[in-house]
Amino acid sequence: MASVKPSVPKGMRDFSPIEMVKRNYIFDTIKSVFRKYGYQQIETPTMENSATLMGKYGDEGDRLIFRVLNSGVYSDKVQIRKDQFASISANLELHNQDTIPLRFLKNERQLTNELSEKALRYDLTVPFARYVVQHQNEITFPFKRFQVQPVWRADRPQKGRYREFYQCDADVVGSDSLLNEAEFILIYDEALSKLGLTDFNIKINNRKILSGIAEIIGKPELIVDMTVAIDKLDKIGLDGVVNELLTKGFTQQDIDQLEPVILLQGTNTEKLESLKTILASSAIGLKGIEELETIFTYLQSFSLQKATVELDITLARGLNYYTGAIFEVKTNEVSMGSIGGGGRYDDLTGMFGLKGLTGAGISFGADRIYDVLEELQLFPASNTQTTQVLICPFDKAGETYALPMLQQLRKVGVNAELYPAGAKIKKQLDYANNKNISYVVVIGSDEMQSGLLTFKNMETGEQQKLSAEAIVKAVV
RNA sequence: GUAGAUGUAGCUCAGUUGGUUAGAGCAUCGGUUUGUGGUACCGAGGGUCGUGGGUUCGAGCCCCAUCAUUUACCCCA
Repeated sequence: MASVKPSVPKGMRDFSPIEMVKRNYIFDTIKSVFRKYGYQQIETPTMENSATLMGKYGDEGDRLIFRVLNSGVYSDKVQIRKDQFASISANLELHNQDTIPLRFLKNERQLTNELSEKALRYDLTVPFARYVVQHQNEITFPFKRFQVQPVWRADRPQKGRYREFYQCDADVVGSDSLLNEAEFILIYDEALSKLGLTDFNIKINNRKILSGIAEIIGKPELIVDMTVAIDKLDKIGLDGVVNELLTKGFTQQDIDQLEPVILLQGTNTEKLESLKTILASSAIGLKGIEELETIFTYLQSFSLQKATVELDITLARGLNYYTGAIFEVKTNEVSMGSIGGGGRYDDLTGMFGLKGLTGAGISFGADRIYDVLEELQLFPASNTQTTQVLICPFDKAGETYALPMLQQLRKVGVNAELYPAGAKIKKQLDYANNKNISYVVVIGSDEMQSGLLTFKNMETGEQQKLSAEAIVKAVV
């Protein structure tokens, strides 16, 4: 067989042992906090039926979904049955035939749907909504679940952006209590503090406030354009935002009204007080303010470790299914996009036919958190995930001699391995060194005769002669 | 979808106005030492210079095309 140049698909990555230790550290930390707050883990399949995903993320999102080709052979000879093409090819003069070639299907989207009935998971939220509806009779509400799995997007890769990446989601459905929102802030604070971050902002806003603002300036239909524009404030500045708003159909008068709102300063309480005046005539806006006040009231009963909670009116977030609170987390220690986000979405399960269920959730961007911890050198120097003891025999006899000890070490919970006989000690120590193994036990003829084995600390280089039992005790 | 950058050894990269046999560091393997690594010294293997065409007596270098990777914009995590 011809050799193939080894490579992985664009935007996807291998993770080597050292990276996996660090990644697992992040995942384990986040998972343990999720569990502490009562969230239970589920997993959903890598693929969903296309119909489950399509149309849930907007037109742009649909294009970024990886489609999976049905099994089978495709060429011009492949035929589509008449009952499958009847609705889409009425204009073709092929009615007298039972089948037509695929290439006669002009509409690319419909062709794709004929060829592909499955797609890779685009996020964890929509599959979760599907899960909730499908399993509604087994679930006790409120249902709090977390999920840590990769998702795929056929996007153009760039820094901090991949085609395959992990999301760590925690969502609750069937509870409209704002305590959930308050607890999400506690979860962010606890998990990120535990990971060693010391300076980060949890930004919070409420979709209803944004709706209220759009209502006040009389352009409720332009709320999406408005939020997309003001979300960029810290990126492109006030002038940039104003220019974008003008191109989207806002008048200078609208902007004069909008400007003081997006430039609001002061404490969270002060901002809320100002908003109450501004949004006085908007019922939905006032509702959003009330929700935020409730969340802040809950938070007064808790103490935060490192996080700063900041009300940010310009926070919008792209997903248009959010209906209440919106969150976004940013670190102030390094330059990086958001490392987490979430919010409340009423009627998430409605698209699958289950009405009246409200949900709220958050997500951690594990891949970005990895980059942040790496840059700040916050990964602990732990080697509990590697081998702790390597047994180095000189020959076959030493190997046989070592086997009971090898099992004993594992029995007491020590990660242990034996270097297969036949290699020089130099090579064996090299192996231990590269693998960052703490201790080695050298077994040669002297050792077997005396029963005292050479026990070497790889960090300090010290070595001593000890019995097998003493070594086992020493490393536990 | 728009714009730029980069493709030379397993990895990171040198490579002069175009001129003999394309280099270094790291990594790997072997040896100095038939019982000691991280940290000495010596040596070896490993390259169709992304691919295809063109210019030239001669191309890693110049020109065109193509593919791949990557960065920014848009949008997103």
